[in-house]
Amino acid sequence: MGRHSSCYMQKLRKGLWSPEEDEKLLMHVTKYGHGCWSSVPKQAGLQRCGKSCRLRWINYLRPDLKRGTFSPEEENLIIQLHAVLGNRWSQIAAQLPGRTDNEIKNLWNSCLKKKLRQKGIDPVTHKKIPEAENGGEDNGMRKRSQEKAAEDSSLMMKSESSKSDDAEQNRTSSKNLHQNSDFMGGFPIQMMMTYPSSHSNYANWNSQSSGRPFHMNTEFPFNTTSSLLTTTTATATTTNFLPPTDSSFLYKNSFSSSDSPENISNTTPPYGFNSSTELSRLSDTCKVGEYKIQMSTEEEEEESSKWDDCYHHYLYNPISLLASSEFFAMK
DNA sequence: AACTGATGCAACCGCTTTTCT
DNA sequence: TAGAAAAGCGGTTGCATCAGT
Repeated sequence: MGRHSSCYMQKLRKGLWSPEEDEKLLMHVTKYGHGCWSSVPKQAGLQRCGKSCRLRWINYLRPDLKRGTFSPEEENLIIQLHAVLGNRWSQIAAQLPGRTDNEIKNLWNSCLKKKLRQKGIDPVTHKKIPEAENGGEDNGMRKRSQEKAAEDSSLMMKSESSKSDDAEQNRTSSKNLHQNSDFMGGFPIQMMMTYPSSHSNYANWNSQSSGRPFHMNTEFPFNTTSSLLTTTTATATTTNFLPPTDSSFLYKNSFSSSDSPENISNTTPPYGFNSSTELSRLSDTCKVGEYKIQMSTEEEEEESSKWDDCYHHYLYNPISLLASSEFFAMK
């Protein structure tokens, strides 16, 4: 740690980039590629650290950047993705070609959070805020400080309660998840909340992301959730609810009919999967998807009611989902 | 016109993860 | 396999600009 304090150790420039610096970096990277970032500033004749150059390239100079304001479709997509992925900005950005994680993060913090609150939706949990807490319409700027205070206090309350109940969990999970208060946002159940009973919305959402479509199940980082499993056993003992005997409820509505296992397995490995373990999980997921598709109408109905129970249960107890025996069996 | 607070964006910081030797 | 270096990530900060008083 503390290894990259090169900027001030070497009296390197900080702060805003000048057009000259931009030009130097742009010329160098387009001509030679970036290679090892730490050597770029020297080769390009810049008084910056490699990290700063990398950031400047990624966030500003890259030729494939879109720039300009976000379209309503993009904003919607970000909201949907945030409900699933939480504050994993880089993963969200991967679904929006030409947009950077920094840009999306800024948009979220400055604009989308506010919009959601105005609609009575908690930007952290993506659940409806009860009227009493919501306080109706946003009355303008003066309300902002009150909102902020409320947000801060709710975060404080959250952290207070988690201190006692989840201290051990947090020690492990926050480390693995790279997450803080948005921890809940990382569960697939969030996606189910958004589209509890319809394929069509998911399909729309899917098609909105120009380029590569996002597959909820195949791209959800199971390694992340699995890392939690060892810490959730205690929570599991507090519930006597068990999910259906198959694990299909985990995947309901997550595959369109065209997402046959063949289709998926023949495509390029999705982003976020960089190991054979993850890919084998992907193929497991495909099998479950296949099972769902092949069910008869009666079976579907029965399954659907079972699933509804699960849905409501796990909606409010996502931790117990992870701790369920079926979830373990699936791994 | 001057002041003040809000806003948006770019960049930095500290940390984790991945890659290399 | 361990340690170092590089890359990547998310939270935070600083600052220019805007809007209201």
